[in-house]
Amino acid sequence: MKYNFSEIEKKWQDRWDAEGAFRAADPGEAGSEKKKFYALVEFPYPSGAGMHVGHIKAYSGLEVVSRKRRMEGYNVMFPMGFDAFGLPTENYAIKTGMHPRAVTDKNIEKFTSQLRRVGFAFDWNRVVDTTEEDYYKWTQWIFLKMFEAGLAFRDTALVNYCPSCKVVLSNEDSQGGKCDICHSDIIQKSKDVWYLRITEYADKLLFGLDGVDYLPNIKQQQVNWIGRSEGAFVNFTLTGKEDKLRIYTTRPDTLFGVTFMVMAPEHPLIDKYADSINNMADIEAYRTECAKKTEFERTQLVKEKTGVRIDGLTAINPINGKEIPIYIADYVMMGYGTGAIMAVPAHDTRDFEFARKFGIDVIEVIKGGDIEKEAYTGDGEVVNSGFLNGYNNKKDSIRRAIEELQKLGTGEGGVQYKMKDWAFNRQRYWGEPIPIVHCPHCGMVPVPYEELPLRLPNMTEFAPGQGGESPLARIEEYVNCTCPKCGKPAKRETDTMPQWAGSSWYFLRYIDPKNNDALADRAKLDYWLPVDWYNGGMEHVTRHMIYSRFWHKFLYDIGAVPTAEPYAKRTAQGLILGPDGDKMSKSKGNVVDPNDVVNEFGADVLRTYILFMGDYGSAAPWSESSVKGCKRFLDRVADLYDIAKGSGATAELESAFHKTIKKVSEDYEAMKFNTAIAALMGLINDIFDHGSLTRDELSVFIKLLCPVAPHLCEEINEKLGNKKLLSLSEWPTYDEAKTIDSTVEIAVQVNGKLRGTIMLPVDCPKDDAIAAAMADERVAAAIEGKTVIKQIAVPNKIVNIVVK
RNA sequence: GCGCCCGUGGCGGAAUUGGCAGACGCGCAAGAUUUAGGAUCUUGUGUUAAUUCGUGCAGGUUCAAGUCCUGUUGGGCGCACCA
Repeated sequence: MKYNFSEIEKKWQDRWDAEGAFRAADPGEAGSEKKKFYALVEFPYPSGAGMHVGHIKAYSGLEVVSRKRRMEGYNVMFPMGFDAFGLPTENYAIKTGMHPRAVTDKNIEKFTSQLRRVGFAFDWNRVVDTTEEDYYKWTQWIFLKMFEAGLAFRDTALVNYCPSCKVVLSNEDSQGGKCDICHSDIIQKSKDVWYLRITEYADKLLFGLDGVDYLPNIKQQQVNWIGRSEGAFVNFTLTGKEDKLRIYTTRPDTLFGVTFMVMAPEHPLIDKYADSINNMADIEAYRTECAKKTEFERTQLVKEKTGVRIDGLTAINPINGKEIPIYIADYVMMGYGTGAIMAVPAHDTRDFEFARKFGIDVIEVIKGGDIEKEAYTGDGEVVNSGFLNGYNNKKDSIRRAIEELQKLGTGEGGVQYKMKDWAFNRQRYWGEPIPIVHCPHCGMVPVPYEELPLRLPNMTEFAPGQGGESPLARIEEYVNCTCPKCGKPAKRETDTMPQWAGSSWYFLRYIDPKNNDALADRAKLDYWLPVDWYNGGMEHVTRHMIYSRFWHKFLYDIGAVPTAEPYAKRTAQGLILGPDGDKMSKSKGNVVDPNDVVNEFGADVLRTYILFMGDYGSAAPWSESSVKGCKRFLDRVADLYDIAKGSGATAELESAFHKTIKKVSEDYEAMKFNTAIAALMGLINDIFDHGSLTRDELSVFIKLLCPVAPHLCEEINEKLGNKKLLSLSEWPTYDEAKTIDSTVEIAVQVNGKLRGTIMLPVDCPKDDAIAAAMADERVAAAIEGKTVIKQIAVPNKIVNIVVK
């Protein structure tokens, strides 16, 4: 058969479209009685550059699984959409003068046509676009629900700020402590920021992982990101002051080893007691120095400890009444714990370095190391610690210490997380407007639900304002409004939501994309949730995955969705590297454009190669010549049609078919696409060796290959005289008995070295196998003149004869 | 620094519970076909004089180790002064 890919690919894409082949049936519709399968892939950001081969790989995995499941009789939903708010589009718009709306529409159109050309079996009736009013209406709705629940709030925080440009900069725009635009020094400035209180959900996000089927490394990364630690809060009296200095520690059992305290430079108690501090000038100088450092410098460039002793403030150790000095140092962060620590130099590396530099006492309280040389952080017997002396086990001594603190009323057990609250506003145009009104009388007032969506006003200049404020702040008719509560003049919030907002719930909207009354109909949510299988990149395992799990859990708590977890299963694909083995990038010039491959070899070849190139979860370099190998394979598949006349299969080929059906069925489910395709290549080699196959056998072959190379397989199917789409036909089944050969080749080893192979009937008794092995010529030669000590026979696998 | 993962031919990569290492593909070689090139087809292809040696390196467990254990080295990813 002639394989004219460009002709047949277009033809079948149109047919699938015309027949609505991949439309998912909603509850109540015909087809919904089948078992549902909701397969989700991460929707793309529609950049102007168009699709990347990485996109194809990301979608191909579940494309194959969902096509197979459909053929197995599932009601499959495999949707696609666009995560279209964001900076690149806005920057492009600023540069070209086009409106971001127009840029987005253009890019979505481009992506859509590229995705269609690859032949993905998406349900195109369910497309969502996060920038459409009907969509972001519900993003805003969720925000307001969070606001009502106290989970969205405003607070002041330190941000990177360029005093010369008067703009707030992201960490990326302020690397090295210099402004990316004018190269002047960046300072840390307090600014009002919107937060979502994700920390409130830390435990739910952590413990929810027990009930989901994510790849182990994905779970591990989420666990690390949440960063739960157990310890204690301890209140140290400030000598002669009313306030207590509250600290967090994971080792309250080392309290007797505390020789100083450290506060973060920004700690509020410093200002409160400025009058009592004798060296306030030194402290201010140190603070200014710290404020210059970006978050990057402060955390990444670990170097010598710095700090200043606070002259005039001391603390009292509640456990032994000792008076100890207090320092400020930037190795203590305001953003973690309480912004102050008790320092135990004998058993903490950082405290040890600091104590060495400032000549502070080091008191050993846990035996096991040499505290003259370095901090000992291991376990051991507690010493020099009063009532804690003699404990040998961290768990017990910590428990005892917490009990004692509670008795004294000066501390208690507590939990801390590395995860921080989610800074949720951006001073940009191309994002969802935050639906809040600032009223001088009523404070922050939510825009009433019935007024959603709060639309992005039309404008032509999108560059951020000079003072670091959103471009929306320049539109007076947008900013000036009336308070929904008291009706008096008020001002609208002008910040927008970050990129991560729209993608935090898109999988819910696919379920009911056109609903005007709810984010999705409840009966449909009940039917489709949870997402059965979600695949995407490792880079989204922490941010996007955690954010969306958070939103979903919140929606669950307010009764808006039926499941506590959004995704039942999560996998990740590996990167496609450039032919040189480096990450693909424009600057290296090693980017492969999927369109070129489709033009030259066809979409089926592109799909086959991407799935065949290596383990789906691992990174693998692109190879032009291997692409040609896949082309050769599909050419041979087309040739199968010409020899599909054979009458009756040989037993040999029949068994090969049954084995392949089994292997391919299992491998697709396990995302082992490379070995599934290898098995089909092996089978086609067997078929050509045999010289012919039956039409039924060809039919089985193309069904197995259909999820990978659907256009070619549909074409062959039609040539075979079938009117029904192959994509909607039944998945082949196999007979387990026929996958087992009647005879097997058994390896025979002598002292663990291979000495020959023998053919034996399947499940041959051990004694017979050993006898047959002993009778083998080469084996006999190898054991000649030696004593047989042991004979091991593993049925259908191996015989090993141990001799001396 | 901490956590996780990975080192297999010239290359990409296969190898259930430990059980014939190198499936499948690329590349390469020889032959066929072709005016030539390209394409296609056939055969061969870890290494060795060998029944040898072979899964980063060094040990160990085992009748048997790519697979399990210990150490080490090289690479990747994540987190990172987290108290």
